[in-house]
Amino acid sequence: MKTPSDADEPRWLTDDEQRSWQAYVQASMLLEDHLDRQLQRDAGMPHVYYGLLVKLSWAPRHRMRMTELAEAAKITRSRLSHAIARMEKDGWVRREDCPDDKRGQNAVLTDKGLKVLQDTAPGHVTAVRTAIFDRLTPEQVEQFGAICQIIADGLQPVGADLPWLR
Amino acid sequence: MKTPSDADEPRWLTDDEQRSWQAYVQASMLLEDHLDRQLQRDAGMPHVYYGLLVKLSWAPRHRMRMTELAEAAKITRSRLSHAIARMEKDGWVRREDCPDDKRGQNAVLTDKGLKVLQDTAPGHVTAVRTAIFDRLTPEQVEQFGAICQIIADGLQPVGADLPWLR
DNA sequence: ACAACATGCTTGATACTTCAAGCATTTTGG
DNA sequence: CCAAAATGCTTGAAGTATCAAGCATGTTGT
Repeated sequence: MKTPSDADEPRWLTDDEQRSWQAYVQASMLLEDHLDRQLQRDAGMPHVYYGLLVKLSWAPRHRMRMTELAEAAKITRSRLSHAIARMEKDGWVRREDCPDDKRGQNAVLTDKGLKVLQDTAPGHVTAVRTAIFDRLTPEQVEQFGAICQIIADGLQPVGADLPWLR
Repeated sequence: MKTPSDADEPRWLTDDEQRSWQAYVQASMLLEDHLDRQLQRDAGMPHVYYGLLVKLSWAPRHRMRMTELAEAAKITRSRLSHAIARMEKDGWVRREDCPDDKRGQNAVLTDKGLKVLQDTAPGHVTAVRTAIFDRLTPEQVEQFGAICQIIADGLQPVGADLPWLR
């Protein structure tokens, strides 16, 4: 028992913490909803899928190992499999056997996928900017990034690399 | 045209903004996943459902109009309908006709629902605290709340009250 | 070499969300 | 008073997420 009465009563949130937490929950709820709706309307895909295409477009030959991509996007392998399957149907992405590891698969961004991304990016950036960055001071942008980084770091896998998420 | 080339090229994110945005996306992804998993394991419900029970427990007679509740939780009425239907099966919540408006329904927190909430709250608070507030300075908690509030406010319905979300 | 375990990814069932209707009841405006 | 529009909530279908299993290939240790 590290501190007295640790298992019995938790340390509840202070009023400040409670307010911040509620504000966060509301903001993240509204934001995801907003972006999902915008992207669904303009690109026919949810926000997470858009993020996957972005990661692929950043990768060396527009391709990434499935696990790598899942890790980068902070989603489970299973979720990624389904997502890629869906986008493969649309022709935005293609699977490719990995040369060095017969178990491995690469997700490859197709020309069509790249085009969709290019056509969609402006609207998406504008949505993000309008919802967030046009409303914050440069200091707040900085603070926001630092805080989110701390939270993200705290939730990353503790050990060296995988098991990772599950 | 308020600024030159406004419709053609959007103002892309600066490097700072890009970093903050990526950090946010990762943090919110990991956080939702973390809390959903914790609550699903310990309480058999996703985070959003937990939030609904909390709102109900805060309400005057442990009851709220459906639309009110949806608005408070920042979800659509449709989503709420399904959620309440699910929790009604579990006996955590009960529907009740609204006396003054025959179209209206009240969602009412049952004793069983309250108990589930009480049993689950400590673990949830601990998870939130561990993931966020134990890692931030008081100043950062303050900043975090202010920033999230700004974002949330910017995404609220513009007009007086509803149409709200759709 | 081989058994045991680890890794990489997928699958199918179930749960949840979204979207577009839809029904019933107010409210509005002539 | 009535028709038209608005409000309150629900429904079913389709899309996406989660979970537990599963198959195939790689790696480890003896």
